[in-house]
Amino acid sequence: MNLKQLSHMLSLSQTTVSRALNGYPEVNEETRRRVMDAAKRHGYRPNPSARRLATGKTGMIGYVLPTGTSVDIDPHFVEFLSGLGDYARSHELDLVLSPADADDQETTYRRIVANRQVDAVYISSPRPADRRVALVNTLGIPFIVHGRSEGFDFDYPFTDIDNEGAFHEAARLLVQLGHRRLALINGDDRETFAIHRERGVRRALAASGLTLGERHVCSVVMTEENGYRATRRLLEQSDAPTAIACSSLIMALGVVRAVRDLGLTIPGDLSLIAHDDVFPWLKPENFSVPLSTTRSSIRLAGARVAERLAARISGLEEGARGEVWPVDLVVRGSVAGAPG
Amino acid sequence: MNLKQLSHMLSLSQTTVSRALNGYPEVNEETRRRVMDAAKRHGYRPNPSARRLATGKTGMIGYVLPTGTSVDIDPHFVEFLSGLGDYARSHELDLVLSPADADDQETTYRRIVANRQVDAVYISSPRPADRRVALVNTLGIPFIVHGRSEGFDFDYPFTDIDNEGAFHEAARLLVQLGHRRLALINGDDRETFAIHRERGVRRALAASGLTLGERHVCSVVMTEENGYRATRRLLEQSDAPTAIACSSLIMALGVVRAVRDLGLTIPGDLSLIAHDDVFPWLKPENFSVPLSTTRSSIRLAGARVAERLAARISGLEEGARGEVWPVDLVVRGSVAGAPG
DNA sequence: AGAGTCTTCCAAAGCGCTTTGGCTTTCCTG
DNA sequence: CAGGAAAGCCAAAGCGCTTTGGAAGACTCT
Repeated sequence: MNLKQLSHMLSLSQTTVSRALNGYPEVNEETRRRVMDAAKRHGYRPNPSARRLATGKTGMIGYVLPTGTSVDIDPHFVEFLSGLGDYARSHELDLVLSPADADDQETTYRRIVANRQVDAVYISSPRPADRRVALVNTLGIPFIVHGRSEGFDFDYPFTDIDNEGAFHEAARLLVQLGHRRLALINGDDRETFAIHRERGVRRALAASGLTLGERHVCSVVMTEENGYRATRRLLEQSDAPTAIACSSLIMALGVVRAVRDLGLTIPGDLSLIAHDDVFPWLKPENFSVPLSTTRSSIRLAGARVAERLAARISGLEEGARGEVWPVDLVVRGSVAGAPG
Repeated sequence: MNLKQLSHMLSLSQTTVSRALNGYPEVNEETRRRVMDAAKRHGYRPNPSARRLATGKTGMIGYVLPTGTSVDIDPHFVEFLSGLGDYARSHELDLVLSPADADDQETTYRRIVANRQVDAVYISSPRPADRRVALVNTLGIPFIVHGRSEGFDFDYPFTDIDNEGAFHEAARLLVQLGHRRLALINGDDRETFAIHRERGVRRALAASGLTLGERHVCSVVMTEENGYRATRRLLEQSDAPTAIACSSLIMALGVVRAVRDLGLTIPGDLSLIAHDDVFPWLKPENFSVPLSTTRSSIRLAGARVAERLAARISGLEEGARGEVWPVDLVVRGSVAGAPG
């Protein structure tokens, strides 16, 4: 059942039927009702391909997915996706993932924009002066950055959490508890979030005349194994830290294992605070010693990004407003006063 | 730059240019070269929307993503996606995720098929007599099931691992080691994979005249917390098992924690074998006691599904061939002879 | 040389929708 | 009641590609 058939059936022109269906004003309400009725009754659904060709709108939002045999998709992604999908569903938006060589995403961005394959895109895990941000900005497609990039001469719309503030708070608490040697087990420090977190820790330390030693900060891919290794390395050096801030719950698993392997205890020998993105399958309160965390639901962020994308597509949102969400510090059993 | 302009520029008809570009035989090789050349030089790229409208082909594969505020996407999904994306990239295929109410996916399947939004779909986490499988089968869109459904009067193409065989092997090993009371901490037993795993365990036990007690099998959503709870329940009952087979590494984290909380040890008091889908961020060899596993890369499965989908789209694959991959049993420190 | 067969190309008809520009009709105003 | 505005509808022109049904010319064969 297509427009032609439907309009013929109603003895109306395609124009009128199309307008009636799309809510244009120049059609009699009585007629509109008739049309709507018939459309529903015959289960008419406009062919999206045709509509796309005519309007250029696709009803899809895009994401360029970095891939490669040695490229792992971050497990956070799936939670973000949950939120995104949940919102998208209620607005009849689909999400198209365009896999790209991790080292050449630019080509793919250009392609999906040139081809008008999506109405908007989002960018995640941005780095300072991220080329992708600059690119989509010049390409002129609506977009939202999840996270932040820095060092551009233009503004852009983003949704981020206050990573610096969160880790500042966490470090401040540890310092207040008497810790003098803090360590940071961070994610990839080429990404902005990691930079911000380190900045937060440094700022808190500086406020008390302390510093974050060169050897007290690790930047690694966020796996359990890397958490373990980093912790071993940290705790086996001469000026071992008495407290650790850790960028992910997954790495925290490794931290806990390492501490145990070394015959130490949390929080007796080491205080630990980790960032919790709120996974349904791994909760900080369920660690053998309940974990203190800086907490921010990445799923909510996904929903928010979808919401903003939808708003930008429909022209409800404009400009380059960036929003930064505060992060909760949740204190549990894994922190205590510095030993000794 | 569109076809019209390009053909005008070459003083050829659109027909000829189109054919030259798409490799049709009825065009002079000399002409083809000229066309190809000009296309490349001017960066001509056919408009996919237009092509879609004309051919019906989209170059996309679809997945209906169950969502809802209380619906969590399985973390396995992201690994599967890695593999899928990796293959898709090399074949210029995009993946479209259509979020759907978890309780009504049918509408969405119908929509994406009716709208010709994708060339093929895949289905994951199937249940016995899964309605989605029956649906896409009748809708006539190419598809592959990742996993298996059962109880249909038709065949369908799937890629699955030998869950039954894997857990049969695991249980057999445990029995050989003298264990008499096994327990199974399984995933949602409405899904086929869980049913097969249970079947495998039962078969192994039966071969030695043993059975899997009612209270020795748990079916839960695969989270760390549920692994913990299940283990506590199992180990605190009178006829506590001496060995556990566990359906996921994430739950195994909870198992290990519960065992520790109870002051017991692995493998001294309890042997443990878990299924490992091969996450880059959590490895069985890195558990405090290296974990024995049944091992099968879900990422490889993703790549394979993508490959088969591509083959079906292009007509290279037909029929309803199902394939079942063997699963490796990897023995590590977490298993030992039964205590006592 | 005439008939038949390829080869190579083209004009035009879709695909199904939106949108422009215009044409009636109706309804007010003064 | 003439004149103008507003309402309601339509025909047709795109959007950019593929594909059908020829047609013209070159080539082969008898």
